[in-house]
Amino acid sequence: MKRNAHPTLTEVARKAGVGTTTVSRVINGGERVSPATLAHVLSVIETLGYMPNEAARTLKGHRTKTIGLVVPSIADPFFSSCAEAAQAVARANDSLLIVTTTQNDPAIEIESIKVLIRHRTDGLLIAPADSKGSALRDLLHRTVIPVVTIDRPIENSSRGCVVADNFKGAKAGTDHLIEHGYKRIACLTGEPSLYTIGERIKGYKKAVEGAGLTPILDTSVTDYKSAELVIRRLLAGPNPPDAIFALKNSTTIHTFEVLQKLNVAVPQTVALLGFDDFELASTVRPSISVIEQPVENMARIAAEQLFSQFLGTNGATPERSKLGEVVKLETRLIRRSSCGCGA
Amino acid sequence: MKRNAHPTLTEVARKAGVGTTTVSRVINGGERVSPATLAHVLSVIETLGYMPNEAARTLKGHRTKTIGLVVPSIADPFFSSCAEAAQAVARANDSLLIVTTTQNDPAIEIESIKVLIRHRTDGLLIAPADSKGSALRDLLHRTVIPVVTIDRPIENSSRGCVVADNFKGAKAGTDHLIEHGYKRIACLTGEPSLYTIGERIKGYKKAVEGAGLTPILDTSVTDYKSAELVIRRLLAGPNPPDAIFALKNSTTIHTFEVLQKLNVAVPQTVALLGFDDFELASTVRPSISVIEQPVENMARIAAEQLFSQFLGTNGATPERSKLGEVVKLETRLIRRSSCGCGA
DNA sequence: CTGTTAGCGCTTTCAC
DNA sequence: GTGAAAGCGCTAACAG
Repeated sequence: MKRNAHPTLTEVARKAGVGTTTVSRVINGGERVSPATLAHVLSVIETLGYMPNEAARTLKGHRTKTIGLVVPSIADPFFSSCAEAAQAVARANDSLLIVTTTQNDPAIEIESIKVLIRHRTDGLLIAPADSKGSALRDLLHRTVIPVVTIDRPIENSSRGCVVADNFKGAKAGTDHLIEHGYKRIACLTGEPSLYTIGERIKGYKKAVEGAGLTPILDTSVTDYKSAELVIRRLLAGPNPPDAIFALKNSTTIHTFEVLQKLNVAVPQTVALLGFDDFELASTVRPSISVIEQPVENMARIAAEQLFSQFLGTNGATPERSKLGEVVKLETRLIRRSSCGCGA
Repeated sequence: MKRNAHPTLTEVARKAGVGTTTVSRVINGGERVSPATLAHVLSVIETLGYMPNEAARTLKGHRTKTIGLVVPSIADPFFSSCAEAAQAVARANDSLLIVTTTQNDPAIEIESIKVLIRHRTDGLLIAPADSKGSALRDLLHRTVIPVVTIDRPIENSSRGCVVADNFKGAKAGTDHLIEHGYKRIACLTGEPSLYTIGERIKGYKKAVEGAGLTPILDTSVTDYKSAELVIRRLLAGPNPPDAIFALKNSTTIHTFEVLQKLNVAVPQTVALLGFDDFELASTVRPSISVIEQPVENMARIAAEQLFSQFLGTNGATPERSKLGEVVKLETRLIRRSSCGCGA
């Protein structure tokens, strides 16, 4: 009657004429089982197509062997790279990766995390939609599940966190533009409320002001249309920019397209520098210089830190030491043509 | 002593001074519970921060509310779009998406699927690394878990499957090039053993031969280097191509880069058409014409078909009717500049 | 080496 | 309305 379901350990035991303990031992490495019984049980398992039910094992207090990844979008190359890296680390630790997306909506984020907690994932990797909101902080504060934040921190949280040094990267990028001799460096972006963007804006301002120049900042670029609007206005103004620093991927691309459409020579008339590298940055003409982020490393390190929180480093000390560790990774300037570099 | 773990339903019951049944009812909608008790239990749940353990629920024979996605890579835009769509459908069905990658390695694929089965995912969405191998077919044949295949079918399998009409798309693309008047249309690609590539090659050949032209096929393009090698050879030959049809994304990009590097005018000297759209195809100069695949639709339809296999369409008839349904989705030619079209 | 026996946290009859 | 009790599939003492 239940031929239509998964065979159970008990069924295997009965059919093999042994106790459940023996079968359990067999599927857990076969220690302390006589070669004969082992072989026999193994064959029964084979014919029955038996596969242990992880959910049942979990119930005995063990880990679920799953970790959750909570990101704004998985279609975004940045986060899909994170996912790939996290998945690799998960697999290396005999675990599965569950992915949920939030579209940067704090409410969806909270809901997603709650579901993940109900499923008792062993840990959580989160790119918080809102670094400041208290709802997320409180929720995480109340759970015993290890959490490591990626790309963005959570304010006043004691959780581990791995981010890029956005400030330093943006500062270095702007400095590079300044070294090229540009005097009116505009900074374009959208989503200024995101932690990453905020840091980059600070870096940009720091550099520009440090050089005695005037910041020209517009945070309203969300799509091609708004990019065109802003750039047209800037170009038609009394003091048109001679360089543009785009703080996020989509803005870089839209800016490039607008400049191309308006027949503005890059970098001769207006130079361009983007934050975050992207696939065809070196293929388009001119090739686009960018500040590159260590995406894979970020996710890998975060995932490893996560696992180290519930795995004794060597099975020995179940160290929970790394609880609040914050890691800031270096970015790198990739000099291509759009900033004025020869390459 | 166990303050360090998740509170359990029993703890809630004890603290609320009610039976476990009542608490169970509360967390399942609160039917058949007096308003007073309901409110009280709810408050206890709140203070304790109780969250039901899904693993335990699963054990009572219910669904795990998870589905698995098995793809070659999640960093690949094609599959990350699939993942995004699948995740959306999963969420709409109150489920979680577990992602595993195979790098197109059949052995890893088998292992991944086994792990997923052990976790008793309610269903599996698979882009098979090997459409022909019997190991995968046999494994799936033996499991009771619903499976729907995406992008690639499994030969002789009775499982559902959602793919793009690769043959028709490639045929249409080649026909378009032929209509432009090109006579020596080369077809470049890598991974000819993949189902999708095979179909596209057939479509290309069908069109070329139908027009009385000679197929010029090279399936050795795996990276920039090999692309340059092949294209240089082709161009230096006695009968250089006047058009190139690239059967996969990376090949299209590499071909474009090589042509650019060799200063070959596109489309004047050599026209270019790619299979599968990509983000900057319309941004590069010339913009690249492509055969577009309905990626999101593919994953969405596959996921929906999957859920329909273990959900009564309306909770009524638990229809298992759609078991072997094969869906072939139309592709679309996007005319940009590289093929010779004005746009 | 091997089997018996409790549960893990939850749902679910079946009575009260 | 509410609760006692029997498992779901598995692991982990404890005996043999």
